[in-house]
Amino acid sequence: MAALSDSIENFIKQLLGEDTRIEIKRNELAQYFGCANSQINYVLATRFSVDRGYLVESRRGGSGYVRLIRLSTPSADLYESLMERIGDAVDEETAFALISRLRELKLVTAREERLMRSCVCAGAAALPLGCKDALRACVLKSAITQVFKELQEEN
Amino acid sequence: MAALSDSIENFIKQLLGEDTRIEIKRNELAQYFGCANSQINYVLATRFSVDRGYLVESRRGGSGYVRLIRLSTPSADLYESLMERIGDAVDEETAFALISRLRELKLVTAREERLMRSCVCAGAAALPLGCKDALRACVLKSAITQVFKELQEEN
DNA sequence: CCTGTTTGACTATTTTTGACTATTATATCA
DNA sequence: TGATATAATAGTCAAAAATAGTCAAACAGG
Repeated sequence: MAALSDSIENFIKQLLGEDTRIEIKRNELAQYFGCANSQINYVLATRFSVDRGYLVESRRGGSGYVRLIRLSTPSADLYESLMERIGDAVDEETAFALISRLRELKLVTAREERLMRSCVCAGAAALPLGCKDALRACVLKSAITQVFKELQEEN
Repeated sequence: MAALSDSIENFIKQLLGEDTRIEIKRNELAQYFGCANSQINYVLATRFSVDRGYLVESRRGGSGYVRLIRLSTPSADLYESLMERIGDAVDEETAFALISRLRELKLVTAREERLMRSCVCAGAAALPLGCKDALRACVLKSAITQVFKELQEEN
């Protein structure tokens, strides 16, 4: 056992501690563990995926970083269920309903709700019928993901 | 762990404060940050572009300077100019710059800014290369339109 | 022999630097 | 005074450095 991946996973969780977010340097971490850099990507992909309750952001280039955000369990569950509901395609009515739900839960302001609506239907309008729902799904998922990221930041 | 560029950007914004213009000496600033002079040009180009709502003027030679002016356009014109700038297609970098400008003008909150960003790049991600920019344009226009609608309603 | 791990070569992105160029005010000289 | 040199600025552009991502092949434990 004691797969390298497990050590790295634990190490990262140690770093996280009680915090809901941290930033790491992929290369430093790889060097620390004396492994390939891409090993870190593997760990992120397999142990810190969305369905495990984590979000990962990164930036390349000088002073680049990898940022990990842990969703608290209640949000993680809600987030999961929203993502599942949306899937690969979602019609406008459903999309709006889901957005309303976020509003009811006070996860977004009224203004943000309207902003989300306008984004979600705009993209679709531009497309041929077949893709509309797929596109809406992408935009909506992204918006919701953003909302959840914010949620963690507040604490 | 902010990149040098980020520090310089912040430093300049601090200097600006509530004012709409300041003058700096490129070389002094570079020296202050212990970096190449051209680093300053990089920051100006990437963080203080017209799309982000800034004008940069300068003069070389003895007693030369770099002058930064923060634009604060009246809303009516602004809406038009944004729509025109976006046109039928817009790349991600420009889209982000424009959104950032809305933020500078305090037309959107930081949270709304991030929400808009996420919507604008999400839709595009799903599409074949050719359409990305066109789609981004639709979503961005819609979001901006929404922001301006809100603005009107407020009065 | 599978399946999940690990590695490495290659790619992509962003920042930082440096050498060289351009412009302008001021000092100097004829 | 007018012309010219000098010093003090700023600009450009491409290379180098500093990150991170991808993907497929090799590997290892059950």
